[in-house]
Amino acid sequence: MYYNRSRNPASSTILDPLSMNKKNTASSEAKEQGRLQMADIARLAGVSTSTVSRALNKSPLIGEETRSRIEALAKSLNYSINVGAQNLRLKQNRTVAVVVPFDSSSRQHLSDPFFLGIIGSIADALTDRGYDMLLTRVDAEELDAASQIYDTGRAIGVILIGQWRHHDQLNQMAARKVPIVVWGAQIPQQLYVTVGSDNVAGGRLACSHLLQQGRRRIAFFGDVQLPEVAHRYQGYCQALAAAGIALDESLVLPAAFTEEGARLAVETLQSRVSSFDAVFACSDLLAMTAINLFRQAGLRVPEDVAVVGYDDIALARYFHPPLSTVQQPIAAAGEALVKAVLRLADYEPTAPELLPTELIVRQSS
Amino acid sequence: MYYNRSRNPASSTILDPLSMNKKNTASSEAKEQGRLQMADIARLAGVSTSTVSRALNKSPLIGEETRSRIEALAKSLNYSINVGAQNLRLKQNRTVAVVVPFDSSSRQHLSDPFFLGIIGSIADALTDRGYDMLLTRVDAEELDAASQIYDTGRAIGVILIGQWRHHDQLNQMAARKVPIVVWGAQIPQQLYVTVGSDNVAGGRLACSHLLQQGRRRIAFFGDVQLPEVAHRYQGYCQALAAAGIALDESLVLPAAFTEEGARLAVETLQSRVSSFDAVFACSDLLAMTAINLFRQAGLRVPEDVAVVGYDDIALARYFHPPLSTVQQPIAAAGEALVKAVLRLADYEPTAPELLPTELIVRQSS
DNA sequence: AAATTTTATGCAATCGATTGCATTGAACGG
DNA sequence: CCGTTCAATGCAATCGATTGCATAAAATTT
Repeated sequence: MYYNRSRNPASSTILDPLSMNKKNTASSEAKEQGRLQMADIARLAGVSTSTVSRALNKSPLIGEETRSRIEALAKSLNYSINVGAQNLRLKQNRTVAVVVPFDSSSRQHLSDPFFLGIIGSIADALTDRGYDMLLTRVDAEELDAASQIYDTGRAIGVILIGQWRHHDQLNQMAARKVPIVVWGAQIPQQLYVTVGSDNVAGGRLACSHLLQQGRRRIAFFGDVQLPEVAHRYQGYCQALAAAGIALDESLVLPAAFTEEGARLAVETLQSRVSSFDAVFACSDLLAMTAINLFRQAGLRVPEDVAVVGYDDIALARYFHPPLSTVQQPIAAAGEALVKAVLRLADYEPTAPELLPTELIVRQSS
Repeated sequence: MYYNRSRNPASSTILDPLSMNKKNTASSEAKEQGRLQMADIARLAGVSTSTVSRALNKSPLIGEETRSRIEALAKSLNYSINVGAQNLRLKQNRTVAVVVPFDSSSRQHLSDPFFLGIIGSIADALTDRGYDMLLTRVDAEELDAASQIYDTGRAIGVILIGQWRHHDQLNQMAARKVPIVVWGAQIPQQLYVTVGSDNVAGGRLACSHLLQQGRRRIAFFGDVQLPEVAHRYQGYCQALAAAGIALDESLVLPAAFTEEGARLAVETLQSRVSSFDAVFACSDLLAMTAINLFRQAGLRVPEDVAVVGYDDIALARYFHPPLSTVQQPIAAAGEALVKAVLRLADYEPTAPELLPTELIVRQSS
């Protein structure tokens, strides 16, 4: 009894508009039990489609009695207006695309909780405003697949999660007036709109906190080629400079946002560097993996190595030890991204936005 | 220079079809720089829209020379077919909705990494097949908002993440022939199609593993009102029975999938129950939170309390101690859900599917 | 009772694509 | 040189809704 949509549905309703559908030939029976449309309601109500349309849109032109009769009929048949046709006629669209680039080589699954959190918060912000969200993964090497979503009219705008290394492609899209908002860092000569957290401040906060704890040999884990990480690195350098400590390049390790990246960084750190007493990792995932590797190597956190992460994902506070980290404002991020993309879609000039970050001190530092 | 879509775009192209658009009145200039359409391409190429349509669809009716000329023109102007209009005309649609119910009271954000992981895997499976994914959050109390997405033609089918307590509403939707697939447990008299992991086996695996470790007082954390949890509980009971151990109801604690739920369960356990030496928690998040609370209370894991979680989220292996858990096959889940919903959308009878689970033993047990 | 206004409804064009059928011009055969 | 065939292309209807304008019926005024 698990079949759904069987070919011979029991006739459960007295009114069966589909059997009256002129296009419903015997041969195409299975396929033709297509969705109900306005013309069906009109026929059953004995009025024209104009009247049905007006009634369902609560136009004052329609009499009270007629309106309620049509509404009742539509509800009883579970009829809903075909949004595609409506959009076409009204030249409107309430869909925003959210694009998550993936690395074609690793075909890496969307796994960082932080990005997933942002997606959730965008979904909330869109739902609140009555917009639909189209979620797409595109090959990072063919980013203009993202603008296609706009060009084909499937969405009125695009939110891109992470700018990675694709500054130029993004600029091209913006130059073409594609309404696109990117979660990431502001960089010189960008034509596109970004929303992001204050990565420089975040990096500075993390590093000066570690300095305050008396740490002097602070390693940096992160791929500086990524604009956001580069900013965090800037903050890290600023904090060191403010404390009058010279930068030791051998403490800067280009860890990718993966387990492998963390492993490599930790190994390099232990083999190559004479001494270190703290790590600032550019994501919580990186930080957590590193802590585990340190523990395996017999180092205690925070006694031997203090660690500060970045993102403040939900699990950070449940980690052992609870992770000190720079919090990114996830809920605000969704709101800001959505507001920006809707402005752009409305042809309104829109400035990039920098959201505040906050240091959350727990017990790993 | 951060403005996007300014009102006076520099004319970058020699061919400027928009300025030739008859509807482009001065007053509506800003709004009317609407997307390019087939008629524009046709006019610029000096052919009819029929020809453009055929050329872009690679119809053999169009000569080689004409086709390539039109293709080049379309590409140079970044023209793409309007998918909405095309769908309407062709009565087709390549969009599947993924619905995530949320609790209206708590307005709880989508936060469990497991659900986020499933969403990612569905996105992958859909992308592979050339389908778009519409992600929606709906109030769990008004689930038929989910079927609306189908009724309005925005999607050809719906994947619902989590059946929760809404068995009846789901049955009603299935009875109405809405192509809907639910991630969850199979329960008697269900009319809708489910895809889920083998929760009974999962519960049994976890519990008998703890028994094998010599544990005898095994607590169960989970809200048995949820069908999936109920199955895990069944497995737990089966394992106890097989070992000839009587069920102690006071060890069964109705923890919700939240931090608060874990806290309550742990407190109740410590205050009410004389002794316990293990916990089987129905999600990794629950397990991790519980472990932290145990640690705060001075209990060692696994020495004093062995803990097994459920889901095997990415962080489980990086936790301290690395978490033993029942793995849910996330990638397979996305594939199975997508396959099922596409079958339903094609009017093909479709059976529920049970995916295998596997116990991953790490160091928390 | 006729004229006018008001109220409710229908007709037909429209949104941006697709496609069956008609039409055009060139190529070909006799 | 003319009829036939074939390759290209255009015309117009169509998908499922919306809406300006015309119209019919009812209500109101004169």
